[in-house]
Amino acid sequence: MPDAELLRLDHQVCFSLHAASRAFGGVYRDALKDLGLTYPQYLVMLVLWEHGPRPVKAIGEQLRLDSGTLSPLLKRLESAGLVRRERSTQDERSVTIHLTPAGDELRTQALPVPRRMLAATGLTIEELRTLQGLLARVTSSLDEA
Amino acid sequence: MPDAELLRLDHQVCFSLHAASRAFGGVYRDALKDLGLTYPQYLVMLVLWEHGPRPVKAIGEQLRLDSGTLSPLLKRLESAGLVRRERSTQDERSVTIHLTPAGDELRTQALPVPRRMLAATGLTIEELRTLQGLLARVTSSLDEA
DNA sequence: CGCAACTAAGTTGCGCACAATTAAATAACC
DNA sequence: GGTTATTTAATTGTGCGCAACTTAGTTGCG
Repeated sequence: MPDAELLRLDHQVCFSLHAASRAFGGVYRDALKDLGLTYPQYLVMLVLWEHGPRPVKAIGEQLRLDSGTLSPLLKRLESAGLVRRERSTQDERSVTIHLTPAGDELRTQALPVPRRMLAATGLTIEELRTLQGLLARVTSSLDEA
Repeated sequence: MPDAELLRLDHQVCFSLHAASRAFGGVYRDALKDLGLTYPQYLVMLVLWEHGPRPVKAIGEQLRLDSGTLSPLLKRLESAGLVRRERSTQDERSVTIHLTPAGDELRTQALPVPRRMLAATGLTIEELRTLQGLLARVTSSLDEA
């Protein structure tokens, strides 16, 4: 395939991913408005709801976010009263993030969000899983490059 | 499927898309470093290389970007000497973006980028097209919601 | 004509993503 | 034990994405 044609295809593919990511973001924005959360903040809360208290480093590894993104984000969650920072006594470099009662309680309000998102995508659960698998595969390939 | 399980799936899916989008961005960042372009700037240049001079509005519609994003981005491309703004004489509200000779010439340097990206994804061209189709379908569903 | 409604682009403000740097604590090593 | 290297967060600076608003030009309607 000639370079020029590949350039056009690249246009299509990278744009599609970009657009899909932002379209998801937009619908999440609506769905999360009532909870007072942004999409990345929701991702952090999902981690905490599922796994309980975790150091910043662990959250960062799970979400592929560095401290440059997480530090201010967590500060906002803290001032919203949803999480609490606690510096570890064993290793004082480490800061563990805990849910406050309010943060824990927000999980109840978040429960209907995924169903709403699922409906918005227009895909079945199986298709969603397929998409997820494909994306995970691409991501791991890209990480090696 | 119970809400709690859906919440976990949501975690997986929305995270996958988020992660894939950022993984793509990271590899593009490397591939475009030599061209001095960011990923969104590259998208704008792709549009101009393919279609020629276009008003800001048309670029925005094609890339789903509003003037809040495009105005400063185009200003940076202009100060990099790659594009030129020209206010329309028929409708003085409209500004048409033209490639400068330098901007046009950059296309030559950009030609090998897609092949490099394709290799980095680890997908075949057919798989890429499939992924693109799936994403486009999701995006259009999300747009209606 | 004159005025209201609309449209295109730009501006401002906030949050995220990421590179680069800094500060403090811990680990490793001679 | 003391020096060096590594690790964990935080900070700074740049750019994107988007909502809300502003400015200037155009259109439509009485």
